[in-house]
Amino acid sequence: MTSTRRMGTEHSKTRHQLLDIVERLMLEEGYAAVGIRRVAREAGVTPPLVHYYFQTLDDMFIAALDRRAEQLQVRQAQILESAEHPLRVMWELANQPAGTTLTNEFAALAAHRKKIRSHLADYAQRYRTLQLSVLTRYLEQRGHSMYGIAPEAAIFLMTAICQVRIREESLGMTTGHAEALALVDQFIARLEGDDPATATAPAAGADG
Amino acid sequence: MTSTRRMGTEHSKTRHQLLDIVERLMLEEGYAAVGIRRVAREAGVTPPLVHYYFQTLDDMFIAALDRRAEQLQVRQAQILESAEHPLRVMWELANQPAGTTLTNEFAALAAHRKKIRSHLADYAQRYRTLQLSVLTRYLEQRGHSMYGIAPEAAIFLMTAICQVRIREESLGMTTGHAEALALVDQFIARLEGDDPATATAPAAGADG
DNA sequence: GTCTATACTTCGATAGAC
DNA sequence: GTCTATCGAAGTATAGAC
Repeated sequence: MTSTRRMGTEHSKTRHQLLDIVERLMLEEGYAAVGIRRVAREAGVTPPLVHYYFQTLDDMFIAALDRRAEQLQVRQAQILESAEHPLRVMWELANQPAGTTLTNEFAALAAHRKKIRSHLADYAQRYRTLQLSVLTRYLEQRGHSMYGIAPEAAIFLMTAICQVRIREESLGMTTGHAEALALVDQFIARLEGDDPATATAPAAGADG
Repeated sequence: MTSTRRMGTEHSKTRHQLLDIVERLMLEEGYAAVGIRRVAREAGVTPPLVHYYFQTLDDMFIAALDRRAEQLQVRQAQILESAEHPLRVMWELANQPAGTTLTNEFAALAAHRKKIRSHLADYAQRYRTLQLSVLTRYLEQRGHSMYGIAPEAAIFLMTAICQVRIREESLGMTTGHAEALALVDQFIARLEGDDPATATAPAAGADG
């Protein structure tokens, strides 16, 4: 089944433009609105040209996911590994609506496409492992524990709270949000010090 | 714009069968796999018959959401209002994979369709309000507080934890799950007593 | 790197007969 | 309550010329 079909390079400007459109459509109209023809139309090119870069529709989704994951990975690793207050920084990285919404859309897509699922799971797991190692090292260095809360649990909780909060907000629901966020804020302050500002990460649109 | 078009009754057997198929397809293949023609094929009827029950595709989704929400509402209200240990019962109701996955699929759909969004938000808000009133009354009766955690926060946290846990599990991720679940279990036990079994709700496939 | 042309499939929706 | 027939549009994907 070795196809002789040609394919565009990873660094093509057109390719990046197409992937930008994929991201935009996913955010604005959901993954179901993304198609070869639709992306071609938005880019002002013909459908076969899109196929020149991505053999199938799923390949296009995977390319979009991979590009995004690589961007985030570099940024997040830099930020986390140099952070003075890692818990605070993780919390701020997770609290970014735009990125979380896109991740959420990829998750909805991944739920029903095996290949996309394994890519997404891979990236998510890698990020969580990074978080865990940064936090564990931090705790060991300070001789801190987290009042009986395992580092794994803390990381999962922060992630879960942010994701659901952002999703509910887009539905117009806010009951319990302020109280839950305050709870986490207090916990972090108690552990890492009072001043959120000192730990603030550069406002890069990053999250897991 | 008054259409003279006829429409099937709410109690039709065929109608229910069609909605069952909608739910099944959403679970197995995602909302994008649901269509008039696809549902008709699976039911062994013709597309126009589906239109006889649901004028548009969105109407079909809304009908599926409404039917489900009404079923759950009755069940959940009964269970919660008669619960001896409401926190434990809410936790168990939220921890049901099948229902949560379907809810998640509706949420993904709702994110991009205004009318569906408002229906979903309505039901979710109503359930959260019910939870809050049950929990508040319980705490007042016992003169309990929750160690500085607001009832709103507790309810939101339980919901968020379950939803993300179930979603991540379907991706094959489990880091931090056991630790976070244990944390909640311990908290509930400390507040309501040690024995999960006594508060167990009937195993009805229910959740928010 | 980009295009024309084309083959094929699936879709939502309607009018109107039985 | 269910069907046939049909319109019009969108989708994925390929071969091959420029």
